[in-house]
Amino acid sequence: MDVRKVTESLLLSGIKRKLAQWGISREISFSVEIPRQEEHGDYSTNAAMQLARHLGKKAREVAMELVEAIREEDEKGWIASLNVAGPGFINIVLSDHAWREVVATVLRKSERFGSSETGKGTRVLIEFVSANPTGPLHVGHGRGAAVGDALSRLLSFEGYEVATEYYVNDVGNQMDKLGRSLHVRYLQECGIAADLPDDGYRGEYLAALARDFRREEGERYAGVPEEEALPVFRKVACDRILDGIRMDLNDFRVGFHNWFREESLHREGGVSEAIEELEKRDLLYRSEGAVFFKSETHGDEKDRVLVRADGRTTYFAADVAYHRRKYLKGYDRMIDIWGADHHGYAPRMMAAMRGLGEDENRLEILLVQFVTLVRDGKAVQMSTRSGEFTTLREVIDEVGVDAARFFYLLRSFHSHLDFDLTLAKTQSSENPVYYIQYVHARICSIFREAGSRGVFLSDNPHLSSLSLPDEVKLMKKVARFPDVISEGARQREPHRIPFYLLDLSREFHAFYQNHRFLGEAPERTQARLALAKAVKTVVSNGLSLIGVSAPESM
RNA sequence: GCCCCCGUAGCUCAGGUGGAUAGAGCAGCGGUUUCCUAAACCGUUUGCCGGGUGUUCGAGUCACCCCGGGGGCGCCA
Repeated sequence: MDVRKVTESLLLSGIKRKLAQWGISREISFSVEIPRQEEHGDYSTNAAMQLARHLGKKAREVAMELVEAIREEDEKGWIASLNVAGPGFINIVLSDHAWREVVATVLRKSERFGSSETGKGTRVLIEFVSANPTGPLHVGHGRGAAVGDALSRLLSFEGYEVATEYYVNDVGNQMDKLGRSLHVRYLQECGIAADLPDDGYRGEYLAALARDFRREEGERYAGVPEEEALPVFRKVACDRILDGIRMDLNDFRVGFHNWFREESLHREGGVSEAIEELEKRDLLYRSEGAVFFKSETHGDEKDRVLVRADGRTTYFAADVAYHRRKYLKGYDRMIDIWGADHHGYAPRMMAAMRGLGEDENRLEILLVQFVTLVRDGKAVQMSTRSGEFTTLREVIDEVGVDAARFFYLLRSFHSHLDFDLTLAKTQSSENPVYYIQYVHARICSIFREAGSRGVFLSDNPHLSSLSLPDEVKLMKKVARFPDVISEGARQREPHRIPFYLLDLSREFHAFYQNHRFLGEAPERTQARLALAKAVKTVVSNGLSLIGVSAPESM
């Protein structure tokens, strides 16, 4: 039972009947929304205003007539009052028992409450993080991980068949540089003078990796010529760094169905197939020894190289092949989550997909904006030159996984994020994540206390005593959860969840302050416990969608 | 120069497919505990929604222009 849907269908059937009377066959679009002002009712529709222009009547008159028709549809007394306001809005107030049914629904659906199954039958592939295995994940990757993982959970919850994938760029220039850098570090460990190339990876993590490698393998690679040793160092560096990334993500509660290796794409001929396919469609040409893709004709600002003059393919060529493969796998939707610095890349990818004859609208590229760490009100400086970024690992160690995930999702990913380490670390109510978790812990505590008093919530509690304004307010807040979920999923905006949870938590804490759950008359106690259970369920469901734990005590 | 994101209270940010009198947290000030967890609650101050033009019954929301901040414009990834 979804309050909004029931209300909408009631309005719709009333309006349809009226339209039939007026002999209007065309569809009209109207909105049903929750007004900002409480006095404007629980829901409000602009249907009369939308209709007025077609009828040549005054909106308020149309509204009056619609109200009559809707009243006649409402046989069960779902609606408490309907009235016309302002320029022609129809304001709807639902009766209390409508809200009580929400509580009953939450108890019945439990961990499934909130899902509208809007994604049923849709297969979606979400690719995120996909950081190059040249160093540990930093705070920016953390945001992509938090957003991608939450979106995956959200879409799964909404009934989508979700697969998640991490694309590993384990081929190319940067892998050579990485191998060379590790080799130099290794030689240094062996006491042999060697200098990192100017464009080498300078991070401490590689020196540490070299130490490990020397401990395990001794100095048997010290005398091997560089070109011979390189493949070994390249592989060791890549594999170990990737293991580290996997562990970081695992500890961050982020897992992938598939780790897709770029290398496999080359090995299995995917890259040359993609190039041939474009060739067949006459979308390639040669210039100065290189092979160009005519992306400009497909909306890109200029043509792009697929094969360099020296015969090696570009990263772009592999990425085209990779995305072509996604289409071949038959996903209905493909979502890429990229850092904002890659935005210029989106048009050429779209161009390539269109060039291959695919529907580029099935590919969505979400650009996640940058993260600035803030400590004690000041930005934490990060040095690109030394290769020393603040890592995701450091952030997790400092503030914990729950706070880290929560803070990453506390902003729309379209916006730049100031990540306040000081606040995230604070173990008090000032910290929004604990504020929400405390609701869960508090309710668990109520049930523990109830149990010790021999009071238990019955399977089918009477809810009719839930009628105080504060009770109704809380029920209304609970009722919004399915809306937040379906809109969040539709718009790909997981940040709506933490915002909603904060809202619900405020409502609950205020209620807790002013009312008691235990020690009331038996029927009232049962009803209050049912309400508490409903809030607990929604908090728990919401937190699980963003990968944050719901503690039983704090 | 071109492209993407952002510009809303002192600070950090929310503001469903355009709706009626624009919100929260933090910061500031002042209160609340014989109680199911005070990791809580209540009160109080705050706005040219960057600026302009347009679209319309109605614009923080849509279109265009300008200003400001961040990012991107490689045969790097």
